Amino acid sequence: MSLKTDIAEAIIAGVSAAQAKGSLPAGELPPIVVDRPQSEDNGDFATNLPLRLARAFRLEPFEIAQRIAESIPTSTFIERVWAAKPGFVNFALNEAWLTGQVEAILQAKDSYGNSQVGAGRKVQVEFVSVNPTGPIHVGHTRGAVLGSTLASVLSAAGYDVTREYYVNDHGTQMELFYRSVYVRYLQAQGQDVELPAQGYKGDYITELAKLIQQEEGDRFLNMPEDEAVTDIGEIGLDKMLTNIGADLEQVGVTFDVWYKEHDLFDGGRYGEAMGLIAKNGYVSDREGARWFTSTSLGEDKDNVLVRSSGQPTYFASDVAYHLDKFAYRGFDHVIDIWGADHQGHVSRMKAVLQALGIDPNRLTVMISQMVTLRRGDEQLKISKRSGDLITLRDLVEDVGADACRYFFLSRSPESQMEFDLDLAKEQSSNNPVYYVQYGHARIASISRLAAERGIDYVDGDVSVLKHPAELALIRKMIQLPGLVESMAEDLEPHHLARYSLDLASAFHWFYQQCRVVSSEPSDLPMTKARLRLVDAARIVLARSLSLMGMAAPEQM
RNA sequence: GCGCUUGUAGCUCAGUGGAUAGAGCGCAGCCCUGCGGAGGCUGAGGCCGUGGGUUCGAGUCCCACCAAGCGCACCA
Repeated sequence: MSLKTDIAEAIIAGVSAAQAKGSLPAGELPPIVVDRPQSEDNGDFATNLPLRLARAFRLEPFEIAQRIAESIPTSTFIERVWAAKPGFVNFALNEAWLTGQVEAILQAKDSYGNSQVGAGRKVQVEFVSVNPTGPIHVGHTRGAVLGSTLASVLSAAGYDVTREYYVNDHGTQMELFYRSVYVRYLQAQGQDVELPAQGYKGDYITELAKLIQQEEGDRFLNMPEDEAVTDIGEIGLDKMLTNIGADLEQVGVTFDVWYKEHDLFDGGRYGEAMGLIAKNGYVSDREGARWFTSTSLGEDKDNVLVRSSGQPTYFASDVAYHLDKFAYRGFDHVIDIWGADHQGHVSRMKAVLQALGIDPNRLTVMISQMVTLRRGDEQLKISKRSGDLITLRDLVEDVGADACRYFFLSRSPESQMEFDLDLAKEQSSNNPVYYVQYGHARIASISRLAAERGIDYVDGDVSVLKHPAELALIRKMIQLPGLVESMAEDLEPHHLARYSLDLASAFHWFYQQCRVVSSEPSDLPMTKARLRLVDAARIVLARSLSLMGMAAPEQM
């Protein structure tokens, strides 16, 4: 499957062989850990197994390492096995095998890096899910980039992925939104009316109302107020969702499903969920309201499902929504990506699953931490209801979609981050984003030159590639499949940012060291081989960029 | 007060319990008579928040403390 697995198998075989001939004592092995040494002096892979066996075997770790190393035969892909200092066994890859990987990559094309570890299991990634009462701002954008990249990675790893946006189109905030649009509409008609106290004050509501007035005229003035509020509100909601979708598309984020909260009620899911949670004994009625008795599951407090007014809370919808995900739509695993302001709800959601009889381990809630904005020395805070907000749209206009995605992806989601808009702009020619993309443009440029000169290199023989820079580039390229697997396993797509930087760096170094297209006739075999290498590098770099949702430009 | 997250180079941040802690930016130097210099190479710069503990081994795991962010509604 992966190289590490192959090496782990070789290690197990080596230990067994050593045990069989009596150079190592019998005994169970711990799980084999194969990792990549940071110094290349220590080979391509290493295991710490001897250190872990020292106690059980009552031998010096280095002694064990030597005995294991001498029992592992070289193979088509392992060039050399040796014992090292405290108690490692190191492995160096066979160079002929390495250069052969260039052909493997060329053959795999765009599917290089794909894996089957997901085995087609159904996974849902639900992300963004911003209330459609306002535009997407910078904090949401972080979650959007994280979610879309994670979905791409999971898909590459062989999962059956559904990308979903949950639309809160129900409840008190929605009513406030409806009424706010209605009031702005009346104002646009010249009427002197006030926004409700908690109404949405943003300019976008005013503009929305004006647009509705232009498209629909004054027809809402002649109907009962309740009806007018509902009709205008629905039109407004629709326009908001359209805008949200368009904004997200600007940064390369799309969804398979836009799931409306309203449908939970219309489709009966809400009733079924409430029935099930009550049947399982986690509901009590008191103080005129209906409560989820989460304290019996170890939570700090109980939570209201149905208010004394008879209105369900958003939390009740969430219960129904998650029942729907697991019980009706059959997701093996669900990943919810929430903002930091919702992290207090994670354990409560897990408790809900327990109450519904669903294994809580099937849900992973990822928290995307706060983003603070800075313009030079000025700290900016984002408040949704104030007029002053930095939206996704502003951000993309400022720094561009690719820089925006890369910037978010180069940090792990659980650490708070600072986004300096000035810096992101200033740096633009000298930014890691451009460094990576320039690598791709350079490759494209080499290909253009080869085409101009009419060089046909389908028969290039990659076995002539021996230069350290060539081999270093190949070593970096073949890390992608393992990276995809580990990112899918750990749900950590942000490693792509560093990987793509390292890959680009390996390419730039190769480019500096090795002339690709040579005019000397005697260099033709090397030219052909390097052109094949360059094509393969392009495949891997383009794939890395595409997983990150970034463009792979032909020229810049 | 309780809970979650975060404290690593001047700045922004990586770092699957292992072998000399990394990158980008910034700073100081160097490299083009051939494929795009948006490039390559070298250097300075670190009690990994503090103190304990577990381990053969801790930036990484556990505990306490300090600091920052976010939560702790019959709002979402």
